[in-house]
Amino acid sequence: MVLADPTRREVFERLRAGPRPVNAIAAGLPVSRPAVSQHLKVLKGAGLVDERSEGVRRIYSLRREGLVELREWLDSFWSNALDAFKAEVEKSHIDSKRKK
Amino acid sequence: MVLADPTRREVFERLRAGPRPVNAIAAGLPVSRPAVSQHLKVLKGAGLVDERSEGVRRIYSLRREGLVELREWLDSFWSNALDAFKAEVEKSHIDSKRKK
DNA sequence: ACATTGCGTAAGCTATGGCTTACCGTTAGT
DNA sequence: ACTAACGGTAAGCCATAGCTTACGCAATGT
Repeated sequence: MVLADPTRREVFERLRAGPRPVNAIAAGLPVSRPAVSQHLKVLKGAGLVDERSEGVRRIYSLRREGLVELREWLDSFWSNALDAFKAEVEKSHIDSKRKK
Repeated sequence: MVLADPTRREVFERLRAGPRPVNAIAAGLPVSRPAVSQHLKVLKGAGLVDERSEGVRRIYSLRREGLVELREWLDSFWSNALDAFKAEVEKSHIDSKRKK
């Protein structure tokens, strides 16, 4: 999972405030600037982030399709889990009725 | 993140089909039975799973509150990300208007 | 009593992931 | 041209995560 690492999540979330150059993203983080670059590379590889050049800086921003895919993944994952649990609940409900 | 590891997710998802002893969960998985025990321990530590004894076997099942918490975490995480992106879209929308 | 089945746990291996430092190319300012 | 800012990438370090094997203990069957 791309968003498993807390630092990477933080990087990701910092982009929510809008497109930003690497410097700005790294500012205040407890890790070095290269570390941030590496996280950005991973995020980009996962399609969650876009990158464009603006003079000497690279501006990173959230990527719409990436978010959509992530959303779908989360949704399907969750609805699966939920369905199963509902079925589970109903079953134990029936069981408890049966016991009476 | 507890659900970062694929094997652990698989273990978790196998419980969607209902409560199961460790043996049944581990059956067919590409890892050893102790490995599964270890994953279950983590899941239990995260409150996602319950465990009860039934004779010599330990029956694991999904834990309602754990699922709720997970759901809330996912929701807040996502709505944050989404809000930010919406703001982003509106902003660039305004920008594009301005350019005309 | 004894063997067997189910499972948790300890110990140890290994791969990997995230970090740092060091370096390089590129853009921009003077 | 010189220098400085920005940031990507390589190399190497280290902690951790996940795995396996080995073992032990409780419950069950014979």
